[in-house]
Amino acid sequence: MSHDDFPTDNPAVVTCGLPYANGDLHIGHLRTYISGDAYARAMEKLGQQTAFVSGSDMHGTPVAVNAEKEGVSPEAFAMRHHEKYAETFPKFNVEFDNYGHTHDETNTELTQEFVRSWVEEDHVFEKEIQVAWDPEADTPLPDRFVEGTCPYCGAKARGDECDEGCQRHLEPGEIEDPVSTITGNPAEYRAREHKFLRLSDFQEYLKGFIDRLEGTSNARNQPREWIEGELQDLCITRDMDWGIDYPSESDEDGDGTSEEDLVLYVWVDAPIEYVASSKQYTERVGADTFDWEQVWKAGAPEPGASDEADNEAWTQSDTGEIVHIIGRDIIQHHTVFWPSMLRGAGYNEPRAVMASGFVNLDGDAFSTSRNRAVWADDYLDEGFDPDLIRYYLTTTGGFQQDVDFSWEKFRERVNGELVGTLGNFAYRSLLFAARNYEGTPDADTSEEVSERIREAITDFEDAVNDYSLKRAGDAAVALAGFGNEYIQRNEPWNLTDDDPEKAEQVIYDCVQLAKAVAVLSAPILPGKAQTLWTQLGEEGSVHDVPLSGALEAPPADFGEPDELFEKIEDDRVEELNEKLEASVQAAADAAEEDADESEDETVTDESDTESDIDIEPINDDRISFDEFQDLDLRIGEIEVAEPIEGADDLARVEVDIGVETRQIVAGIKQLHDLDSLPGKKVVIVANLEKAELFGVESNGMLLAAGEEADILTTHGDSGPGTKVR
RNA sequence: AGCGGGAUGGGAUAGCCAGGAGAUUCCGGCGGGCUCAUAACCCGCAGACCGGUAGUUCAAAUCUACCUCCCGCUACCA
Repeated sequence: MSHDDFPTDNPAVVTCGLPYANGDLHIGHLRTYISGDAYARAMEKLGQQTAFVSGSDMHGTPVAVNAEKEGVSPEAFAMRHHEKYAETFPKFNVEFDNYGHTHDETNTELTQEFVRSWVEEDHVFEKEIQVAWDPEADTPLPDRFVEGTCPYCGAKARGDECDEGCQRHLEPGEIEDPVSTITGNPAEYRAREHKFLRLSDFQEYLKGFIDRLEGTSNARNQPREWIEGELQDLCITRDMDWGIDYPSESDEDGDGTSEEDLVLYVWVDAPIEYVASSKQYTERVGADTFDWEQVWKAGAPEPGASDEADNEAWTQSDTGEIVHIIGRDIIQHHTVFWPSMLRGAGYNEPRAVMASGFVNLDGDAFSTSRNRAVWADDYLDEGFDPDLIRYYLTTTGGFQQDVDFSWEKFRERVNGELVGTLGNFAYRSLLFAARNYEGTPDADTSEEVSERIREAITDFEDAVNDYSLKRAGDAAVALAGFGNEYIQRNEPWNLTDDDPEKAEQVIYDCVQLAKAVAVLSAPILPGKAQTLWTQLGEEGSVHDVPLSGALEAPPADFGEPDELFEKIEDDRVEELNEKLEASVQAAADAAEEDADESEDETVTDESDTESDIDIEPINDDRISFDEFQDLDLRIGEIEVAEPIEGADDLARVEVDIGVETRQIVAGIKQLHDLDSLPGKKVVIVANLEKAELFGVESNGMLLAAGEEADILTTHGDSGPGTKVR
């Protein structure tokens, strides 16, 4: 890659985060795809050779789980969603140069090549970990095949993620009280050999990488804490059938068991689809047109090369420009895991990561479970043009900011900017020109207008180089705004009789401006820009025209145009809001029924388990009396107990232990009424090494039992400081 | 608690990195003009002491320090 302004002489790849083949798309999802498409088109407008690629993410446990629920094969399940996505994107004018999926041959081969490279370079090691297992079905339970209690916040959680509680990513083996989602039975843990990618090998490299990275500031800053701290190694295999097989090494290590049964973790093969999809594009159009290897491989340091953080080597290589466009929920995957994966296999590194904010609905987060969402299909069914939502999502606020969507705001933007400013200017100009001159009058562009168009072009180029789609879109609309002002100021309708030459001049300028608006708005409004282009009597596609086309003479002949955009009426908004409310209500009613049912289930569950509560087996390893003596247990009295802000469970307590008052951090915040604790006697481990949790020093441990953190106390009159033995 | 991002007229936004006249743009409010155009467009007015306090400077929304409040992200059962 280079760090020169776009366009560079290198080919570029723009990618979108892979949609997961497991559900429908709503307009929140669409934000990154629309932005990716608009950005790729904008790069091409600058003259940058660009391939825009992505693909569906087919693997992983959610697909396997949901396929099983439906009684279909994971492949059929994922493929159905893949086809739906591939069909939906073009309806929003999102046109990938290649849209593949992770289960195809190209990605499978490439992924296994990556893994072999890591193994060759000794970045992979084996470790035995505890894996949840369904004893009845005799099958391992990776990720979402198991549900249980989050070890961090105590909420109900899935095996790979605490989805309802603290949102934390869970590594295999971490979840507590695991239950199989297949049979509903309690799961047990079994020891299994798994493969890990040693991320710590790339720590120094990543420090250099993150400083070179362009794009949005959140993508650069958020992973700093990981990269500059201690990197945990990434478990790259799972016990399941659905996925890409871990490449067998002809079983040299002779343990015979594991590798055959292991597939790669979905986050291994998913980003590699970026490469695979680029490769498929090359295979289709030929390396002369687009060379995926030049983008992804050429010029990158060899794997194992020692120039870890050598900026020179990276920034001066003439390879390709890789730009990833993602949601901000997967920043770490693209700024920690992914560059490590690339580096480990000797590939080029991304030049930029653009991490978008989320889309909210009337101020609150989208909720698919509550059906509080505007679905892609709903939007289309309402008959709205895709360019409207493209405009809204790309030009409302900065890319990394969250965007709030409401039908009311949507109406305001569409009516004010697209209908009032852009559409109206184009329409009035072309209509006037067609009626009076049957096209473009005989004149030349005035210096004022061509200067203004050049300014818009510069704004557009700067915007692309600053990774700002909003400013790129604004450049086009602002130019139309100028056009409105220009035509109003010159009043050509008053000139046709008195000063026909001047009138021709003004209208020529307006047609030129309309043409420039078509060129500049094409990335954001691909369909409407093309319509305008055709209205201008232009041949071919506006998307093949470079920015300089904005200054070229418009065709001499064209007829009366149609209106580009339609106003959205107030009562339409009311109607849409009512529909949205109704669907939320319907989902809420359905959920209530579900909740009633599941409540019943919960009750029976509890009565079932009451008799045989899960009790951890007694540890067989006996310790000596001396070892026990090492523990300094004391009675203490709680003086202060207050929550630690930002922590779900932690509380800061001060405990009087006779000789002194200790500050201890304890995970009891949600389980106790903290106000009632002062005065209570407790048992603490007084000689535990100090630790810092959430920045608060913890000097000892407060003993408590079980999930409910039942605090140990005394029943006699032993005072603070009394030793427990 | 740490780290990151914010706090700018009624609402929403830009400017801040590379300090410079009475601070941008859009929506909304008020008034006017015009009529080629989708009753739209154009012009004008009102409205912000640029979160607070101190400092650097001839000059600060912009730099520095401290503080307040919001949002996000973290090695959360010691």
